[in-house]
Amino acid sequence: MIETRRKLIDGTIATLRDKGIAGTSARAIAAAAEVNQALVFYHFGSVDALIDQACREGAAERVEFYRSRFSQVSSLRELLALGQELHAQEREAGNVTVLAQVLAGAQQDANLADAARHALLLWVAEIETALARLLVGSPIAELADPAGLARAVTAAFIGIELYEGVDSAGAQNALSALEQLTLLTEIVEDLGTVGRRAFLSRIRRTHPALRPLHDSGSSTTRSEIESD
Amino acid sequence: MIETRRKLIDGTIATLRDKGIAGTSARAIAAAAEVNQALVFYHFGSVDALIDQACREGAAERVEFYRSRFSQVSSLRELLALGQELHAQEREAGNVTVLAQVLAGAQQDANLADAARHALLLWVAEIETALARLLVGSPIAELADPAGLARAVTAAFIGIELYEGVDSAGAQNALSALEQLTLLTEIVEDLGTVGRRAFLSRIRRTHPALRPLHDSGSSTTRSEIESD
DNA sequence: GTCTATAGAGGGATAGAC
DNA sequence: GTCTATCCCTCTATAGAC
Repeated sequence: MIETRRKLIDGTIATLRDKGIAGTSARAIAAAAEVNQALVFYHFGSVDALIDQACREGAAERVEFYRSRFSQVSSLRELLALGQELHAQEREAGNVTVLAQVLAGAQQDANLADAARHALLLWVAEIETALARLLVGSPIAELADPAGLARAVTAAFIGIELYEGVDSAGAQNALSALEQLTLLTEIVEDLGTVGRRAFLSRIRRTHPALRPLHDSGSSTTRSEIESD
Repeated sequence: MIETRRKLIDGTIATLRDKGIAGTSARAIAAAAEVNQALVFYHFGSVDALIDQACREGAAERVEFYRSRFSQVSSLRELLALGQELHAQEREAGNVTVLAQVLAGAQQDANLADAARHALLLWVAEIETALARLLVGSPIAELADPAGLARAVTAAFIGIELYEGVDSAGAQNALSALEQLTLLTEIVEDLGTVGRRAFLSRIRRTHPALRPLHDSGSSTTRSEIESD
């Protein structure tokens, strides 16, 4: 029954959130899902395969949920605000925590690593698309690589999520600092014609190796993600 | 014997690195340390207590090792370069991975959370001290809070470390992006008198709420760390 | 301090009844 | 598809010999 499958996926997410990767056993999942423990193996074959699937489906669902929000963002500040809202909401639901736990388990498990990379790429692709759009025409575009920036932002959010679990005040400080960095980029963008020209010439003079970055080939395409 | 204690701490770090938090059992640790499994409980009482101790001592040792390097850094670019070197070296030794694994386990365990927070604060304090020194006199000091920035950087490094385990090329992109952000701050610092004045007035005009931040009380003191 | 042996709980996975 | 029962393994922790 498709209903049982759904319960097991949801139960896995709840278990990863509440007990961590080390406490996510077939018995614990079955208890959270309120189904028989043997059904884990009937439907998914193994606990690892279930965790893998829960990670993928959980991320896909949440990214889908936020997709239109990402597409409506019209400034870096708004993007950060969306990130903070997402951080707060998903923390309660536990979806980012789940990703962090799977990522921790994935360091020693090639199958989980596939799932974690795939789930992360879903988030990266949204952020990268938004960044690429927002940076068009900005002097920062001379310097910033949307692909790398999107990955750094995603990794930083995972790190802050983990940090929040042990020091929530410190994590708030970290988020404020990211906000300040966003202000820095806004100020650069608002420099006006004279300042902007000085900024650009400064880049060219001090960092001649930097060229417009649209040829790196590292941008994240949809086909790259949908390979399962 | 003090030698056995040492072996167990080292064995715990090696096990966390190679098998993750989910695979770090008394038996696995004892095998890595090449001592009898019962000695885990004789010397530390429980597996959790040993992980706790290994996390604290491992971080303290590595921070101590890098302390003079941090104190010699004289620019944000050098600080980032030190961070990249540290990332590469500690990845092999596994000390950052260990921190990430303990952090994952700490989400559901208050004792481990204490240890993880303590270990993270050791790194945060070094980075914060360096940042506070480097930002003196910089126009960025009007905007940047060294305490929050140090926490963001530390969390980002943990996140990138986990990301590297599932997508090393992507993690390199993320590190490059951080490098680009550093260049952005350098350029702002190099704006010259006219540009700098424009920058400062821009901050005051667009963000009047921002005052010099040295009164926030959130800076990390040594006494705050040495409370065990 | 270190060892062996073991108790007792919980884990993954399967067989077979329904 | 779902359930019970079970096998066999690994786990934490301790008792007791040395």
